[in-house]
Amino acid sequence: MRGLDTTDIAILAALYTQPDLNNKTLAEQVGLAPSSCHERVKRLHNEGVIISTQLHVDMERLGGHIQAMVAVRLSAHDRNTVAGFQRDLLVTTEVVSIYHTGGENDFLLHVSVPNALHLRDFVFDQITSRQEVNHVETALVYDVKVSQQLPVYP
Amino acid sequence: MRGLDTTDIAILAALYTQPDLNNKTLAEQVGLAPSSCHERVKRLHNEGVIISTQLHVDMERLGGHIQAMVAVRLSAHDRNTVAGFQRDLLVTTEVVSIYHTGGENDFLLHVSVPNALHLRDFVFDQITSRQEVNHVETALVYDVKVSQQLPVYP
DNA sequence: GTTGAAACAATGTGGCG
DNA sequence: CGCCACATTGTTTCAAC
Repeated sequence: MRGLDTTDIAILAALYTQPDLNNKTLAEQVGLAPSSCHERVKRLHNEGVIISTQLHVDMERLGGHIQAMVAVRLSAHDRNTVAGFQRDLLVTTEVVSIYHTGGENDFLLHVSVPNALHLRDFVFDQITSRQEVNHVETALVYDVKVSQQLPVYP
Repeated sequence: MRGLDTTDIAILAALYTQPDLNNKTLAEQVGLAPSSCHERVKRLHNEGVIISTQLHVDMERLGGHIQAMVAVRLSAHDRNTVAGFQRDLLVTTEVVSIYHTGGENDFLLHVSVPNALHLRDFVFDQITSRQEVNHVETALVYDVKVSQQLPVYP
């Protein structure tokens, strides 16, 4: 668990904005030889600073004509209940991502579904049917935008 | 705007789960020659089915010790007001992603900040100070999990 | 961290089903 | 017309410095 120097940050910032940058170009941008640069990138992966790279796809083209944010409140908040809910929902086809939150709701589920009926069935079959679920609220998602800048602090 | 065949779906599903898969291995998995496979992937990019690939980094290691979901309600909902808010907030360091939603709230902002004071200042300076903002609610985000399965429908 | 060479993968062209 | 095999180009990777 080493600290990150300015070169590491420069590499992360560049890759965050342009994840497909090849190693040679990246090395130029951060002022390193290709091999040194490559080693740093590998290290950032190994140390878990770069967790993964994710594909961003057009949900519409995959038949996901509706996206929604489903807010879920549980009635029990022990570790097993919370972890079990998260684990089970993460592997459903509909769920894109899960935010585990504090405050009024315990989870925000970003889902992609083909139509309104499917959304209703998903909420009934995968959420409200679970005994630990206390409250569910669903909001339509028009659009998701992802920042292209690394949220980094000194 | 062509339809996707089963091979396209197989490629997308494989890349969604393992985005770093090289073309040769991908071709094997979907039963195509490397060059044909490569052409398909290129086409999926060009047609906008694959929008981009994003880096997933450890916020903690970047000094983002607190993540939060900030729900924002506007007082005006004309296109310019909504687009302006989204555009301005997307380029702040703190914001990781923005969900434009229907229902009670207009936006959900996923933010990463170094500490609670910074979060408070961000909300004051970038959000409540804007005249079109009507209501703000902030919830702590403990954890974000992203699905490794493509949300695809026939 | 750098350099340079070997191994490898990505891309373009031409031929086959 | 889409798929495959080969050749070219370029990138990754590993040695020695």
